[in-house]
Amino acid sequence: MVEEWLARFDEDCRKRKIRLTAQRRAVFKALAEDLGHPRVEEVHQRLKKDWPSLPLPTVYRIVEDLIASGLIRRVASEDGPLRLDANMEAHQHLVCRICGRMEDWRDERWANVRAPSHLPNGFLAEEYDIRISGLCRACAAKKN
Amino acid sequence: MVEEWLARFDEDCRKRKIRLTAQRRAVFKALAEDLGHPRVEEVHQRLKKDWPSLPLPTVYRIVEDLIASGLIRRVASEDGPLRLDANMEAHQHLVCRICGRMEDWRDERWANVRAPSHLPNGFLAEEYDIRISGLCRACAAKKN
DNA sequence: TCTCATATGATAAATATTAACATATAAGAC
DNA sequence: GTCTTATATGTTAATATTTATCATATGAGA
Repeated sequence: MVEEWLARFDEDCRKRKIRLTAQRRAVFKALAEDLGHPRVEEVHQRLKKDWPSLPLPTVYRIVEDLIASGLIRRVASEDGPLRLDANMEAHQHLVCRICGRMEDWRDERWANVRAPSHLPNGFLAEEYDIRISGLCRACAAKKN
Repeated sequence: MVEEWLARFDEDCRKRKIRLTAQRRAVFKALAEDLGHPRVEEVHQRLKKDWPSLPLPTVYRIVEDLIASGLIRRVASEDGPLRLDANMEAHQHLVCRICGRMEDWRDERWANVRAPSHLPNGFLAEEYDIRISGLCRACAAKKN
């Protein structure tokens, strides 16, 4: 699946006139391989192995570029640093309130939920981000 | 309404053996008065007026204490610094993708949405945070 | 291969958050 | 009301996160 995503990445870059550099491809690949919504720092660590010289500020800049181009996105989180997601399809998130683990989940009933057409103050709805917080199996087990 | 919330704050502090200091009360009051999900820095600015000497690190510490005690909460956001909310009742959020403005909204149909009992990997759902992103009226007007 | 607009690497700076510790204060005991 | 003590604050420094600057390097079209 990562291969497929990378192929689409290359194609999107060409189509949108985004210069396709080895660094950008590496950052995207790291995100496609880790769908656990990593922080920039974690992406940088993962890249260290194959690319020891890639500096953190460059990763930040690339991340901003890819977000601006709509190739990856930020994920809303309650704690600290920015979290990233290469999965651009509509999906929901499960967030463990103990360990912070965050996993994707897609359920058709929720994917098709839509807000009423009348929102307060003329707000125009575009996207629906549904976050279900609770306990992952591991943390629930520890608690009992 | 702020008065009512402050009264409940005092009571909660007494009940939970949380030492009721003037600083903590001031921070809570600032949050109760500004339900726009301010950042710590904004809370600090708002307090400057009545309490010019209150240092930012103290505001951070108090915020952490109140979160730990369940008297206020963090709000998930995609961008930058931590955002806070003194509204502990179930509600949804409308987030403008241009100006970042974030407002509360409560709709019974959504408030009562519940996930299916079977979530992946034995995840145990507790809370449902629904974020609707789009355009606020002002930004939608500017765009057209 | 050449050219040039744009991306990177290196460095510094700005912003956000947490830690450490001496002093001050809330809350219960007397 | 005063005393006592555990805990919170203020001060300061440190760390973590993110952004800016600018000389050099490189992708992509000519």
